[in-house]
Amino acid sequence: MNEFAAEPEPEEEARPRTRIQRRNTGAILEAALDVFSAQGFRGATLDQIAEVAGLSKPNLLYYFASKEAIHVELLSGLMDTWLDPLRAMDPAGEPEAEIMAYVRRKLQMARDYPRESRLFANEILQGAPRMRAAIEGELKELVDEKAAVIRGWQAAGRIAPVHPYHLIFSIWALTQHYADFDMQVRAVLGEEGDDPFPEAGKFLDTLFGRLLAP
Amino acid sequence: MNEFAAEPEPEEEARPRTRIQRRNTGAILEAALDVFSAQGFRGATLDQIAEVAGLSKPNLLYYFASKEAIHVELLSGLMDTWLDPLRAMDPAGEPEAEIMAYVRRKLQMARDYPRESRLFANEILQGAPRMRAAIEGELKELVDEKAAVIRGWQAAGRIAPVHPYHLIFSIWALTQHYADFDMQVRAVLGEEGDDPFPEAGKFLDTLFGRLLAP
DNA sequence: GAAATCTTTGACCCTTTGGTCAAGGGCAGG
DNA sequence: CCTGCCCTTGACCAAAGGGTCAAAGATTTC
Repeated sequence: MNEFAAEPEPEEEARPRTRIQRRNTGAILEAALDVFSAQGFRGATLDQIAEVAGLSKPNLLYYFASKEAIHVELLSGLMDTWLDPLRAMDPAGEPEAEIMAYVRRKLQMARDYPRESRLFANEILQGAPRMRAAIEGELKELVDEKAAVIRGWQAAGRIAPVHPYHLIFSIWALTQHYADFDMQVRAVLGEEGDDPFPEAGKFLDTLFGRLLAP
Repeated sequence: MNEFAAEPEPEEEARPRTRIQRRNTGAILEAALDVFSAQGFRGATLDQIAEVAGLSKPNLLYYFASKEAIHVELLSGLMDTWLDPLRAMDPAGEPEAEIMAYVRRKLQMARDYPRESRLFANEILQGAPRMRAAIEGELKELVDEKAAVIRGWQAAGRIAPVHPYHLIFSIWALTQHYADFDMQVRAVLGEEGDDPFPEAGKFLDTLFGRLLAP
């Protein structure tokens, strides 16, 4: 009852303490990622998430205040992971190699974390009702910064002078496409489509190699 | 009551006959496109659609058997429009010009029909529960056919020998990105982002120009 | 090993939502 | 101007789904 005594004014929400808490919040987030990424926010139900997590619905709500809280938690945890590959682009590196490495990391992520990609895609498609702030803040700032780096490289004549923002968009579009539209890609490729990523990698190497050559 | 007399065995579903039917089914599909593309299938409600269409909910259901029926109708109506730009690619034309024209038509569609693009994206993201057949049939066949055309052009040394399927995927990814991820594109571009399409067009011209040069 | 605390859940509640229906309004053809 | 068919809707319904709660079960702490 005495919430002041019980909660010694932690910053934000304190992360799980006990073993069991860590395990269960983990299982919930994992299950929620499965379900949200496949069904979208409104399409997902707490019962589904609970079942995948192996918990009862009231038990879910013991760990998270609401369906939305789970979603927000996933999304905010995602943003950092999502931006890391771009952060890693080194202004001091060799321009073409840096950008190509970024493309490869992004494609790697589409292959290894398709659920995260789809979660993100769902959110943006619906107009980012729960991520606006992060998109307009964190994400935009990082892109601004890296676009400036690219402009520098272009001014020095080290890569072709293409629009830096659209260059970044094209990297996002081309790599995430293989996660978000996976179903379509596999259907169109037919039997050859059991693993589209090796070919996709080669294709993107060629594409960006030719695009960036000064 | 006597449905045999009332329905003289029409092929499939007969299209609207009366003026008022045409107007109302039109308004419903238009409203549904708005709502489904913005909220996804499960996110949309019949009440929302009804309100946007300016009709009562029971009235909607007088024209369509169910929520799903509206969705299916939209989707099946969409497929043709969606494939037309690719169909128009002429095997007898000049290869690079044909592909560039396809890119421009697709970008045009992303600009002019973003709702359709998002409806489609939503559907594929969820694994195409209502479009599998069309994707694996109609769409795949058309892509197979055009990929063969592209291979022909490449064998003749008229464009660069890049993987034809991934080339087509890249066109889809890069153009639809501007419709599906519109919110993100605008947020990142900031004030400059009120109309990203002119710059996008220039960028894609450069990109595919360089990619296809033999 | 018992008190204090943390976990778990069956039963329940209330709103939303897809869908029904019977009855009433309009409109066209005779 | 009336008969018959189309169109419209207020009132309902049942299921689904997010969320609550009190009480029972574990665990930890001392």
